[in-house]
Amino acid sequence: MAAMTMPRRRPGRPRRDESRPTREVVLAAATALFARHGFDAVSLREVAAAAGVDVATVSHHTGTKAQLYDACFARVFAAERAALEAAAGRARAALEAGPAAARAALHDLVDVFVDFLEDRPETTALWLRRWLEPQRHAELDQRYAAPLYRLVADLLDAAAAAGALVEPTPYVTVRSLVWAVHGHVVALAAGVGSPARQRREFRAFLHRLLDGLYGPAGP
Amino acid sequence: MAAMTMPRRRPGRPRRDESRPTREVVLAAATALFARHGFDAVSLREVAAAAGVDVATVSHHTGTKAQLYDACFARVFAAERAALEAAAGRARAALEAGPAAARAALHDLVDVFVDFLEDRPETTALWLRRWLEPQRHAELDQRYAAPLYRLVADLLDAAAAAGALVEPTPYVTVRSLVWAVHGHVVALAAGVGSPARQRREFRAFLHRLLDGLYGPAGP
DNA sequence: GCAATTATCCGACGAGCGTTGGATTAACCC
DNA sequence: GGGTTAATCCAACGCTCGTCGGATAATTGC
Repeated sequence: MAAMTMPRRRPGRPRRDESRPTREVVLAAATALFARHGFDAVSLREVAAAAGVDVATVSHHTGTKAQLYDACFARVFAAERAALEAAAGRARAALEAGPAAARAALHDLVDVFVDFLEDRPETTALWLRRWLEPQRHAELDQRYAAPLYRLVADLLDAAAAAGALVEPTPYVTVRSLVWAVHGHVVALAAGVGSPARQRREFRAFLHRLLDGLYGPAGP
Repeated sequence: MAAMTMPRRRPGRPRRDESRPTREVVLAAATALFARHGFDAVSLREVAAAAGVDVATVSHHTGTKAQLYDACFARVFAAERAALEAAAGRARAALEAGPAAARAALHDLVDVFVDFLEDRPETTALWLRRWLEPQRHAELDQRYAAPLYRLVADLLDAAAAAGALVEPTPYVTVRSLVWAVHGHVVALAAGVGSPARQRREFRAFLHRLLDGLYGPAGP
């Protein structure tokens, strides 16, 4: 080997929890608190207490409070983007098999996305707060959320081009889907209703909406 | 007349603005700020500045900050409830004229509600915040929001009983409508998209959803 | 052993917060 | 006029906030 890039310990005082980087522990605690209570309602001292460290340690690892908030979003959206891109890739591939397969692919994408939301309540709550306070999240939107929207819009464009949708221009379709997902995200974040029942009904709602966009049933 | 209950001036120092009660001015300013930025992000001094009075004057008229927040909700929901009850009353009356008239009545209710939301952005924003932070608004929900939900649920129950809907039990219907309205409220509060276009598309979305719930087209 | 480096925490600063007591002003009633 | 009542503001209280300088501890490299 040319150079030894082995992961050797660097000098300095060891971390409290050697199994996880302190920055990761802090980000996880901060994300949970921000998602539940919002930016202004959470103090850095609360974050520090939840992470089991001092306030100065939080600042040491994440800078100012605003930078900590940004870091939480970056961490959440990275996971979300990866999962969505994988699901959209599968749907787009199935799209080329004709309108009937396209219908099944879109319905499958719906299920995948619902599952993803169900498994990550913090993501949904943070997403909702982004929707609620656009001024604070304007820059974050440009960096993290915009690519996700483009992903869904492109996919539905492709579905329309493949003749899988009734709408000639899927603009209304996109908005309808976004609204529906939006409402579900809000309901999830608010913890309304029994999760199992809510998931079942949301699926039914989305599939019904998709059915309304298809032409008459195929052969 | 038995007693003179004429609206005579009471003693005391006169108000700054004799045309409007100071409490009303304060509540209007506070509602706008709370709707835009949320409870924690708004200080009483900001409310006072927006209302053109001193901080102590705000406290004098509305008590603590939490009580001020409650008063803003009471004021907003009172107007909302009145408008919705009137619209629902008209829809319920039309419901007795048979399924065809019921379909038109529900579509009309949709239009009335969309108009109402469009005209009151503060109401929509406050409503959204209630959805977002259920812990803070638990008591407010019981007092103000629950009757409105019951109103819509009862109306759709009646529509199902009149044979205007395909669904035997309109539970999914209610949830779908709530979700759709929900998403629209969020979009309104976030100021996404051009208002005219947004309104047109939201109407189209709701009507499409309602159409999906009807049986085959009548005579 | 000794320096270098890094993580962590203590303590304090200035600012802003919600809230309250009391002074002031201006109307009413007699 | 004097007394009462109500509306408004000023000033200050205790508290919490975000932030930062610097001390301490623990590890690596010499």
